[in-house]
Amino acid sequence: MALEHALLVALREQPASGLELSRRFSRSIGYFWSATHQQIYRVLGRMESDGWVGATTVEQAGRPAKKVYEVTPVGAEVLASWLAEPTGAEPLRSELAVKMRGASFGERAAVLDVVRAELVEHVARLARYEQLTARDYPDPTTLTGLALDQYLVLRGGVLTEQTWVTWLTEYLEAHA
Amino acid sequence: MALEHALLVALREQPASGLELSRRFSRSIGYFWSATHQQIYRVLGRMESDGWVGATTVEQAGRPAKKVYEVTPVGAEVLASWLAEPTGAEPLRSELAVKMRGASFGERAAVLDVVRAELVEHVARLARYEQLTARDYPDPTTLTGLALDQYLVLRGGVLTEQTWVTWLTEYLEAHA
DNA sequence: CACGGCATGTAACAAGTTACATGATTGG
DNA sequence: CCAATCATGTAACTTGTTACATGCCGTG
Repeated sequence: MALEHALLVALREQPASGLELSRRFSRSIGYFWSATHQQIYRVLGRMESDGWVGATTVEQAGRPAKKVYEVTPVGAEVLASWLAEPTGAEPLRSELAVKMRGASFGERAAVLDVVRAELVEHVARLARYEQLTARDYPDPTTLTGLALDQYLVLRGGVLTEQTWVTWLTEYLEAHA
Repeated sequence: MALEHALLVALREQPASGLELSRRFSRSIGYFWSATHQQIYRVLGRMESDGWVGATTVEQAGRPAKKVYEVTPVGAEVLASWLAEPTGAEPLRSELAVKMRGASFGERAAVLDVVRAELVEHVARLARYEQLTARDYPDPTTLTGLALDQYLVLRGGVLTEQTWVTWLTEYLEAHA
């Protein structure tokens, strides 16, 4: 389980309300960890009762009040010790790969369509990530600390999407 | 949900018992879908009661009998129609990326060790996949049908592991 | 007859998904 | 006052993980 820890990282970068977190999880954090708002609220609640985060209600002009969470010293320690734990092997899990491998047992043309559709999505994501890189990190060699880490994780997103594009393109060409 | 479908693909390739399936899931099928034997048994049970697979008890010389499952016509239809369904976006999910991004909030040296350890694992996996490729698919251009699909999915495993190695190496170099 | 490998499972728990519920506030 | 957006949540369900339980069989 690691949504807790992803939330701790996000909140250490910048305290936020549940909705703000869920927006960040569909943007920058989303390219390496996904979560819906329901899950975020539930886990935030648990983290609050465990004393990992504290909440402050913040009034807003012309909008409902929000509960802004920030990491407590206890939460900071939990995060630091989790960061030092060895991470397991990260097994793969690709539904598309199952379909690719099973194509002989259905209509191959339909599977090729599914692959083509997913290729389009990955091309779009790659373009977005490359654009973000150009906009936010024009000169990566000068970065340090948090900014460097953020860049390097985005870099992983770019590499991952490039791999998808390469792979699916090869698959389609081999079946052309 | 797709373990059902991964099992259908595996059983269409070759009928098998629960334990045999779980061995295949830690080998060839494991490079794109993972599952433990407990989960496999549970899902097989449900698939049997839904009529997607049928079981035959097979006696073995010098070993306990095993229950060999094979896909029924109903199961084959379920699989074929699932294969034609569009697959969703496949969100990323990498615990290591969370640690990489959060390194500023703990001991950076510890995170670098975690990354190094995982790099070693990915290097080993890559070597294994490349060896499998050389052994089983010495001449990929001649393949067709199921063998071609199996090759192409293994190819995805190779590309993925190469990406991991590239990424983690870049990360370590940037923090050297 | 103890041990290790084969073979199948149960139970309890943790995590993630889907669908729905509630209420505040602004703009048209 | 109605629709859209902001904001926070509940409930029910599905999936996946971890730890344990049971029994067969051959080898030493």
